Amino acid sequence: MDKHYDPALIEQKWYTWWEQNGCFTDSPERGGEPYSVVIPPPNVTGILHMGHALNNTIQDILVRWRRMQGRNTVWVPGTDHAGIATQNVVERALRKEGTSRRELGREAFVKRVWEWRGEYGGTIVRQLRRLGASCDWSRERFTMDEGLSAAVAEVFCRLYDEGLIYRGHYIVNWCPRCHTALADEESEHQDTKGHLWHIRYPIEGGGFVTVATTRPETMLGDTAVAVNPKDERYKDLLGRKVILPLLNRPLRVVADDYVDPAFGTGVVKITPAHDPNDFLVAQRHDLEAIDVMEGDGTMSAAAGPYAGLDRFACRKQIVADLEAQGLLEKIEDHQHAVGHCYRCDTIVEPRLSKQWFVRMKPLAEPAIEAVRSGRVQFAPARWEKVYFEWMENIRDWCISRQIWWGHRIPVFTCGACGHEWAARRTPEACPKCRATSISQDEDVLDTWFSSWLWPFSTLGWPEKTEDLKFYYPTSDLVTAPDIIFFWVARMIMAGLKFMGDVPFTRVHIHGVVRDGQGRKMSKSLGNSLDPLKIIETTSADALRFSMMMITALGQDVKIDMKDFEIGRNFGTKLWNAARFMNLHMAPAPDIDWHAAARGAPQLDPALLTDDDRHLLARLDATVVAVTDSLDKLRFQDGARALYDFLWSAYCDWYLEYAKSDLSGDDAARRGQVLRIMTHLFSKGLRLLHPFMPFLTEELWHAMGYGTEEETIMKAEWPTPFTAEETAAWGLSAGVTDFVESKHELISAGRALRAEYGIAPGRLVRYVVVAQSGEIAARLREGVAPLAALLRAETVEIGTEANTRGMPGSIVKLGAIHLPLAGLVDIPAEVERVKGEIAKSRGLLAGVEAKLGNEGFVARAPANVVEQQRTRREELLHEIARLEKLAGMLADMD
RNA sequence: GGGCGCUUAGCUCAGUUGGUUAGAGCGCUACUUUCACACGGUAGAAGUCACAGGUUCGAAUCCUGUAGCGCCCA
Repeated sequence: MDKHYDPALIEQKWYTWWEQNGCFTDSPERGGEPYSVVIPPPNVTGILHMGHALNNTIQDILVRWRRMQGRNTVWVPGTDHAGIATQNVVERALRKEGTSRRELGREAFVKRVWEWRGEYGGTIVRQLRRLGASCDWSRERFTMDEGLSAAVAEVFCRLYDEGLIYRGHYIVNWCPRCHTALADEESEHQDTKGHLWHIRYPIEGGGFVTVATTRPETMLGDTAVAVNPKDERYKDLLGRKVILPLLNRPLRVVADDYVDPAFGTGVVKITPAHDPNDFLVAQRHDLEAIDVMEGDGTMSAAAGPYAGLDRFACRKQIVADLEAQGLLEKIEDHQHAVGHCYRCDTIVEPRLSKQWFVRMKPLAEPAIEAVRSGRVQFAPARWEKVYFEWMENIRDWCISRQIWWGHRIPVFTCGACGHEWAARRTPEACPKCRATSISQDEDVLDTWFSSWLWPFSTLGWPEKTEDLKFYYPTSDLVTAPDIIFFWVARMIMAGLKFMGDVPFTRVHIHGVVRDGQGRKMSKSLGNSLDPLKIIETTSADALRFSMMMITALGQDVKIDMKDFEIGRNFGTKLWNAARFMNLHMAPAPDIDWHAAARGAPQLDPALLTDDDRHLLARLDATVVAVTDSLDKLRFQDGARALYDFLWSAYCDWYLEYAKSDLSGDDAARRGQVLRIMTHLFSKGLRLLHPFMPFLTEELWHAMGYGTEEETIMKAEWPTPFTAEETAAWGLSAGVTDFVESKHELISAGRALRAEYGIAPGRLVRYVVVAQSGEIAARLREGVAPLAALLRAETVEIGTEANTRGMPGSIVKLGAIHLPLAGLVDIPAEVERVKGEIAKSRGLLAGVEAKLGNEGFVARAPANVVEQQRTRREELLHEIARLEKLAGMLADMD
């Protein structure tokens, strides 16, 4: 093995090998218990960011784990066509070339987008490979490919024929830059500093009323003013007319409960074509709607003298004109939520327009029920509230977009008879009158209209495929909270509607990745970390492991470049541990490491030491902990359990302990230790594989655990020892406690060295006074490694010793002393021991307070009370010994 | 305005149903290049668990309220 681990080469090597050897795929024919996951399809224009890295690491961990458990596992990857975003990207390119999509025409433009997609669209998919994602690339799908387009058409036609899709004239969120309608969810509200302009509208016959507005330019489309019917101030205004300033149009005064008398002046202008609430008021009062704006955000002919001005220039002009006419009463600062386009951040304009909608209520009801009944579970469960909140107040979904890149709405109109219908394939003639002059709707569908079908369309629906039968419903969905409405909720609705079953049984909502200051990572802030760069500077394994170490279930995560050292250092540590093992295994060619790494370890109980047993017990606990943590999506717990076990328990303690046996001349012991290490490391690598796939694969082979044709990906997921094994080897809580106490003794001994400034390399003599003869005997059994760990020349172990003048420490097993004749600073040492006595007495006081409390003794569980009693005994012993120690030191003077 | 989350060591965060001496990583201090590893080792310093009440024999943990920060929805 090389002295240094070179992740760049090795990660590349293994990914290629896995992919070429079909390690990522499975098939229904193999049968068994399925485990399927569909990737949240990244935007085809996208590049990998930290959110993707987190999201896909989690999915990959789950998938690799289930695969090792033998589940029939498939992770379906793919991308979505991101209608608006992709069209924007290509339009930008066209602009640079001095042309535009209008100039090109629809067909050529769409062709151009496909070309673009072919050239750049694969970026994120390649980047997922760098991360180590074990997606089944043979099943990769794209929302615009043939099968998924068929699914979209099928769904549209069914909903259309059932009357669940309708076309209507409503206020929608309009992006003047993208030149299309958006769904409500696609308009992101941001708190914005604006103004409230108070404008005087003259009353016919004298006087005026003041209305307040945040968008003065829309007044050009006013067709009424409204007051609350209960508002006494304006009782006599009802039935009269007011005059719209600037355009001098007479307006009705209507009474409507919608008006909040407390807001502004209690009189509001009604602009039915440019405000959703006003639109509803207009419907109730039969008011005309005047659209004063064009799709690009400039004022239309209906705006009269303002026609042609941009909406914000118009606002300025109107304010100036009102001021000039003395109709502007005042301007107040006003903070309000303003919708912004989620694709380009332009301020969204509420605008009256004719769009296609999906009637959501009938779809939402069963989807609410599915979550309420637990058929779909959210983790963490609190997200269910968010889901219910949205679903119970669901509004119809605007699905038409005035762009060209996407699934064109399959609605046709006959030029001859005017018949309108939806069709799965482009029809040749009108089904009613057989005329051939038919036209198709110009709009395309919202991208989410294809994404909501993803869990079954990717598996072949509407065809009845084997994949669909076997892998649907999928198992886990892993995603971020920001698309619960956009995607998760809609998938549940679509799954129930078209498959008759939920699309997945568990939804894991993970946290949002933030920068060191807690800000969401974003391009505009420039605070994003580039996962590829992290992979290049550390490794994909380091990226993955580090993220899992710092990400708690469902909690947002602040990430700093420095955090990735956790994983890098851990990888290096393991690499070196492996090198160390290899160094000692090479001289033992008689052992078959390939076999030793599998199945039950062949151990001779007679040769097992306490430290061996302790390590095996820790291993078993780790197997349970890691498996349990993956099952509960507690990846951080799993990563920590592995880190702690492999680094602290194995490298820091056991490997150091084993050195004396490995370099000793007891061949039987050496073989035993090597078998234990092999068993442990092989299990450790397998447990770690989902987190660090590359390093574990490399070590799996470097250690000889896998042959050339084998991969750790298909190695068996570790299971705990059997009861027989545990009994035969004598694994017990008692052994674990003893070894942990021994570690405490060793640490205390080392601390004494440090205290007295003894050079780490210098061999010294220790005197241990054990609590009992049994402990003394047990310690003596392992005196050689004990001495090595203490860097001692000798360790004298007994139950009695003359430790006069020897500084020492009291621990559970007894006392450890460092004989330092003449070197000891007695007063300082007495002070130190006194400090320890004070500390112990403080603890004892706490314990005695509890035991002295009748309520505690009477009501606390027996084992808790017992625990405290034991603790009291321990502390009393400890204090007695410490006092003796202090006394002996004092005697020196 | 409604909802959710967070507040624990200098920093970033764990702490699952209340019960050992509240932990980890980074950073810091001292020592250490000892034959796997300085991306390492050993030892150490460091916390009134945001605040105020309450429940309980017992609260970082449960309840109520307050403050600050963040997110979502209207």
